[in-house]
Amino acid sequence: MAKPPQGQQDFIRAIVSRDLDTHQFGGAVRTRFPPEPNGHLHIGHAKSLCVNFGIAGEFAGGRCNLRFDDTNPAKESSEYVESIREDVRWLGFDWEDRCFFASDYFERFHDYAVSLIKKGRAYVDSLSADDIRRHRGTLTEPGRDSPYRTRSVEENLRLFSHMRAGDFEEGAHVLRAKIDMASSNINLRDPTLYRIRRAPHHRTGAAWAIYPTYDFAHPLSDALEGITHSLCTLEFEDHRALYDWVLDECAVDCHSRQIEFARLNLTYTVMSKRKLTALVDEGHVSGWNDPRLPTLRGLRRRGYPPDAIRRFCEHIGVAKRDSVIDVRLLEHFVREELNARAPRVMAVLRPLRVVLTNYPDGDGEELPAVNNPEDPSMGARMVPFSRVLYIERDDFCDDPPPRYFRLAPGREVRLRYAYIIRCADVIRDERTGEIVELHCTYDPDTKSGSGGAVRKVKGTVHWVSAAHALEAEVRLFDHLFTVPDPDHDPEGREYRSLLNPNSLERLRGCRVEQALRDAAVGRRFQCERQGYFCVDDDSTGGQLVLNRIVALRDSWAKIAPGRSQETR
RNA sequence: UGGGGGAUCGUCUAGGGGCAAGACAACAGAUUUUGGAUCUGUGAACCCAGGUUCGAUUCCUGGUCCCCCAGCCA
Repeated sequence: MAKPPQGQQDFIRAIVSRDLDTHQFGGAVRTRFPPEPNGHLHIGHAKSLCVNFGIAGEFAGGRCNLRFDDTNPAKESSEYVESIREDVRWLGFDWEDRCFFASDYFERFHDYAVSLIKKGRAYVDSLSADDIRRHRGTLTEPGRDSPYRTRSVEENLRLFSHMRAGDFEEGAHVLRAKIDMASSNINLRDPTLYRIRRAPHHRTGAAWAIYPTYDFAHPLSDALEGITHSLCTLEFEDHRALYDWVLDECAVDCHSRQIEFARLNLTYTVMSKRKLTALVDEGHVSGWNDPRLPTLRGLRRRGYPPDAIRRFCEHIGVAKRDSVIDVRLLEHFVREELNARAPRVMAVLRPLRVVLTNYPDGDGEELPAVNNPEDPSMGARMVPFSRVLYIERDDFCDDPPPRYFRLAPGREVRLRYAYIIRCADVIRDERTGEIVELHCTYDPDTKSGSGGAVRKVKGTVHWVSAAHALEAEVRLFDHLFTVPDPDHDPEGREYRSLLNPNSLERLRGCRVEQALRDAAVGRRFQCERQGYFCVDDDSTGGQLVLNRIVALRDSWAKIAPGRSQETR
C-alpha cells in the first residue's frame, strides 16, 4: 500500500496523496517521462524528470517509465533516443526495465482507431490541410462540418485500411475524431487522429504509412502503461478534454489523470526547442553541448554537477504560474555542491611575472597545501615554490584604490601557503609603459605554518611557480543573452539581437598548478579565489583546456565595480 | 469579442477567516592565510474595487493584467 510523503506538498503531490486516500487508482502511483526524440534534453526537461521520477520515488511502490513519444517519423531519430537516455542516466534517474516507445503500441492504436470508426466516432476526411483549417473556424466563430463527415462506417473502414496500406499520398486523407465542430474548445473540433506519412520511422521502418497524432497516442500510451498521473506542461491544459474523450471512447481499463504544471524558464537564456535549435544551426554556439547552453549536454560539458541540477529542480517547486527563475539560484546550488566536493588548486589566468630578488636561485622548495578546507579528509598536496612566480595581473595595482588589499608598490601581501612578500620594484616595458614584471622581496620568517606566520597582512594572493607551472587555456563564460528574459524583451527586440557578444572569453597562456597535469576530462576544481573549473573535452595530452563553471562570489567586485578586469 | 489557466517580497515557493513563512538575491556586521566558505542581523510581498465578517491576503461579486489554444508538431 502506497503512503504519501509527509511535509510540505506541491499541488501535484497533494492530488496524488488525495487519490491514494480515496483509492482512485487502487493505491498505485505510476508516472512517465515522455520526451519526443527530436532534440536534446535541456534543464527544463530536468525539472520534468525530477517531478515524475521524484513523485514515483516518494510514494511506496511508485514507478516512473521512460517513454519516447515517437509518433512523427519526419522529425525523430534514434540518435536522439540515445542522447536522451544518456542525459537521463547522467542526471541519476533509473527507469530500470521500463524504457518504452509509443511506436511499440502502433498496432494497438490502430485497433482503437478502427473501433472508433465502427462506433461512428471517427471518420476519414479527404479535405486538404488548408480546407480543414478553413473549416475549423476561429477563436470566436464555430467551425463547419467537413462534407466527408457523414461517410458511412464501411467507407471509413475501407479508406482507413487503404491509408494504412500506403495506397495514398501524404495529405490525401486523415482520420478525424467526430466530436463537435462548434465546440468552444478548438481541440474538440474534430481533431486529427491519424495522418499519412511516408517517411521511414526510426524503429518501425516502413511498416506504417499512417501515424497517430500526439492527442491520440498520448492518452492511449498512458492507459496501456497503467499511468495514474500524466504530468505535462500548461500548454496542454485545454487538450485535457480531448485526452479524456479518447480514453472514454476507447474502452481502456486505466484512465490516467492529466495534471499540468508550469514549465521552467531561466533568466538570461532561452528554453524553447525551436530557439535552441536556431542557435545551434545558425552557429551562434558551437553545438548542442556548447557550455553556454541550458541543454543537459551543455551543462555537463560546462561542469555543472548533476546533483546540483537536481537539488535546484527540487528547490524551485512545482506550480501553475508562469515564472522565470533567477539563474543565480541554479548557480547557488552549483557552488554549494562544489564548495563541498571540489579539490582546490591554484591557477593564474592572466599571469604577471614576479621575481623574489632575495630568494635563492635553484629548485626552490615544496610547500604543503590543503586540498579542501571544507573537508579535511581530502588531504593535502605539495606545491613547488621558487624564485620566479606568476601572480594574477589583477592582484597588483600601481595606484591602488581605497580598500584594495592586494599587492601595490611598497605593499605587502601573503602568497597563499607560502610567504609574505613586499613589492620593491615595478619593471615596465620602456616603449609601452606596460608592467612586465615585479621585483619583490620575501620574508623568510613568515612561511605558512611556521611561528612567524602569525603576522597578519590584509591580502592573500594565489600564485604558481613559473618553472613548474603548466600552461592551459581557460574559457570564461557569461550569460548567453544580455537581458534577463530574452523571450519577452521590454523593448520588443527579437532574441537573436539580444545575444551577448561577450558570452565566451578564451584566455590562453594561463598557468596552472602541476596537480592538474593528469586531470581527466570532466574533473572539477576550485581555482582558489576565482571559481570552479572543469576540464573540457577539448583538452589533449599536450593542451589543457579548462571551463569556468561558475565564478566564486566576488565581494571586491561589489566594492569596486568596473575595477576588476574579469567579467562577473 | 470564444475557451482554458494564472496573479503573494527583486526572483521563486509556502500558507491560509486571526502575528504572511522559507530559499536565492540585496544590504550591514563578525570571522577568515581563498575579498571564498561560515555565522549574525536588516530591509523586502498578498493585483484592484465592493460585499460577507468582530476580523478577509484567504470566502463571495465585479474588474484589471498576464499566459495558452485556430498543426496533418509535441
